[in-house]
Amino acid sequence: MKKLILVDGNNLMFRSYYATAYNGKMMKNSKGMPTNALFGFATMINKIITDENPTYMAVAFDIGKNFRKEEFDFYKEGRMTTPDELKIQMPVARELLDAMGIKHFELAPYEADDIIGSITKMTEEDPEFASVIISSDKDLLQLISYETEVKLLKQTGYIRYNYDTFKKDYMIEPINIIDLKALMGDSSDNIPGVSGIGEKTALRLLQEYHTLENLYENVENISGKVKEKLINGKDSAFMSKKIATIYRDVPLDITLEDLKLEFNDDTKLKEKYQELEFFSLLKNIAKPKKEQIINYKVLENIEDLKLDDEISLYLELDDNNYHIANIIGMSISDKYNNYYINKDLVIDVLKVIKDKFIITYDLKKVIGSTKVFIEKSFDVAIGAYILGLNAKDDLAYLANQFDQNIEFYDNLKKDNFNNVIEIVKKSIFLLNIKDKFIEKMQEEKSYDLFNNIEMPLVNVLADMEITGIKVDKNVLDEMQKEIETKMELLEENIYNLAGLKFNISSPKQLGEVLFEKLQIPGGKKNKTGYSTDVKVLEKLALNYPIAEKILEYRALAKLNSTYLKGLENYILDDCKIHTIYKQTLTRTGRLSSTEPNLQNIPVREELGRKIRKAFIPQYDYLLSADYSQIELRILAHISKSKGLIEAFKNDLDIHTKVASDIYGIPQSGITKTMRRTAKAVIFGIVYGISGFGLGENLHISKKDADEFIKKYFELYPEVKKYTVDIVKFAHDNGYVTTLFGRKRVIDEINNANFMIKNMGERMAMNTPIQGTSADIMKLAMINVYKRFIKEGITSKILLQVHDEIIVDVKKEELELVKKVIKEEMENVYKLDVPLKVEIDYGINWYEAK
DNA sequence: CTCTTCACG
DNA sequence: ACGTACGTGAAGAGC
Repeated sequence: MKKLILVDGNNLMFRSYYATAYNGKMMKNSKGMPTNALFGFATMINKIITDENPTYMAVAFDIGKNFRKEEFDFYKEGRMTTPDELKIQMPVARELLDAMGIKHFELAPYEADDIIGSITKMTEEDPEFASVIISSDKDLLQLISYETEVKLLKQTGYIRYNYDTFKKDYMIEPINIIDLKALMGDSSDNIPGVSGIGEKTALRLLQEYHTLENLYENVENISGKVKEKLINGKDSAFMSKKIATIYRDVPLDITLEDLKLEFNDDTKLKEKYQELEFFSLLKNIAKPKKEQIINYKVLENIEDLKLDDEISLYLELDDNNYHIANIIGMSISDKYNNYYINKDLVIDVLKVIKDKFIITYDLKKVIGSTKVFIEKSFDVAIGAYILGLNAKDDLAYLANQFDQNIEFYDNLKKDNFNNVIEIVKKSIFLLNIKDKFIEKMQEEKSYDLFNNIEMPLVNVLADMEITGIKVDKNVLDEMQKEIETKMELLEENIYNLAGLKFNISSPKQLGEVLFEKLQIPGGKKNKTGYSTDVKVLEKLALNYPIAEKILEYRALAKLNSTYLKGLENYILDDCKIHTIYKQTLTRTGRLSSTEPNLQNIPVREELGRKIRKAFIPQYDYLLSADYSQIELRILAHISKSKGLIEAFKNDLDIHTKVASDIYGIPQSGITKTMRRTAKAVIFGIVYGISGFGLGENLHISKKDADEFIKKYFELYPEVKKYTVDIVKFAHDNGYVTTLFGRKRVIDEINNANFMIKNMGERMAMNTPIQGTSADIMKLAMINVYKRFIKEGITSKILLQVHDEIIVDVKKEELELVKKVIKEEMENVYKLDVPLKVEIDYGINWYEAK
């Protein structure tokens, strides 16, 4: 028996869409394309294939005009129009099926039901075939026969009906589903049925009279209200029956053999998943059947290693955090050979080959885990980042975009001999991809950025990470004790004010206590309940002491969990914290810092700031050097704003200067509030201004905010021009670049959705500024690092916090270090405005400011 | 695993 | 009329 699976494609797409559409934010890929329905669709199709293991399959869709609607204009009337966000996913569902080798059909003026009905008619006529229909639409139950089953999808799970189980449940023939619909109607399709007759009555009638026709012939035998209703609704009933009847002679012009599943290679499907960013599905694509033959030697003695000057290397670790990970193994490839190096030999081999030109994937990981520095290298992960490709920690993601069959790390079974082959494949891939990447970067004019900034930065960052920053655990412990005592008091206090005990850290419980139990007005809903964020609580705090206490509690809880307890977990045996800088993550070119994040240590509030006392030097001082107003200086430079350039050249306080211009009074008369307002306006420009956003920020009306922006743009017309020009550029080209040629693709900018498009425009305005600032800082770090070596300075750069670096300084080097850093950072690149660096130092991070 | 909240530039 | 500032990471709650 040949099994044919028939899927109602529209039904699956709608279900998938509405299953997640209201559940918070819409699932989208990074380009802003909604993908929620497609994800559910793809998952379901995959599940169907695994569960049913069919040899034949077809998916039917609705398309264009449909004959029921032509004849009965009320049909499906009042239905919500398909949301745009679902509409645009519809064609992609077809593409997914093509990539999977599954046939699909659509033919106006017929609906998916009619197509499915017509195909099952064919299977009924062919003794070799049996079919299973998959949908949540009960209409399809009418197609059930000895040859045809229906898997009726429910909210969770499904009911599988064959002829016998259907009859047992409904006690009518499957075909009489039509008569059932004729009587009871269907509100979702706007089929009227007989007014006043529901499912129960309809079933009872049909169990006795079987068909609508027979029922009306015997209508006199029926008593009471039902009879009356039937007589009144007779026309409607017959019309409804007509609509509910699936048309089973759609001219499809196919044979059943055409529906055979094709098992082509996965290339197309991988591409599709990649484009949609369905990484979890990508991982689970069935393994390709044919394996290419990989030749390699397992290295026994280092002397046996014979290598070119240009090689590639892939190091596999058992944990993403390479400061604590164990080495699994390493592979090395050159033009002629591939070697696999067992974990015990890895470091010795690296020491032997470290002066060669080495192609890597995450060089910093190699250095971080082995402490062996490599000077000449090409890092494919960074290349992929510069090229805007999707490069994750696992090289398999990237390799599979280039038609490689490399198993995902998560899918590897531990202690499997084949894992060695997967590792060897990776170094082979790296060796082969390098020239392609160089070519692409040259085309995009980003090869200089790669060569002169990103690659040299790797060793600088690796050194910083390996060095690590020393932390005094006692300081953290002391603070923790102090804070926990305060928290206990606050807890008591809050419980008393609330009149009950609850989990203050639970936004859900807190919302219920404040807005329901205590009946405090001003409850604002978010997706899951009441919002209880700072903004809301601050407002409440004016009248309700409990809100103030909660704010205090929150602040302490945050400090305690994230910073006091949190940081302690990362202190290693050397009493230091070693962060990991992600160099290939942010969309603007900034670094990010993880495990732990040392770029968000508290500073704004005094209590939190005290945490910085725990960060201490290994030598004598911690020194902080930060670029003053770097983003605004870059804005002045790229907009060529005369006013801003002039202000920076004269070393004015930029916010006071702008405030003085906006308010039309001398700088001496500028109050704190005026300066704050000006500052917010200026930052608004950097972020991609909106009147609403600025108004929120300043707690003023959108109208007033708009007025400030207008005023600002009048005073600095070149800035206005910059925002207009860069947005236009992004619209025309689909990307923006930084001063150093870093490119960010912004697909959002041509999105049909107003909101997404606006976001794209703000990104277009912000990225050249934030990105250029990142470029400059990276270059400056490289130059400082080189200069330290040149001058024989042994003080160490430890941290980078976007516009600031933290350096561990020896007493005797202090003055030299200050001078060198200032020189290198300020002269790193010549802008139309000077770059200004402010330096401070102390016996801990707290004092270095 | 997602959501909310909050820490930083 | 839409619903908004840009870029990050971590913790706790609750499904």
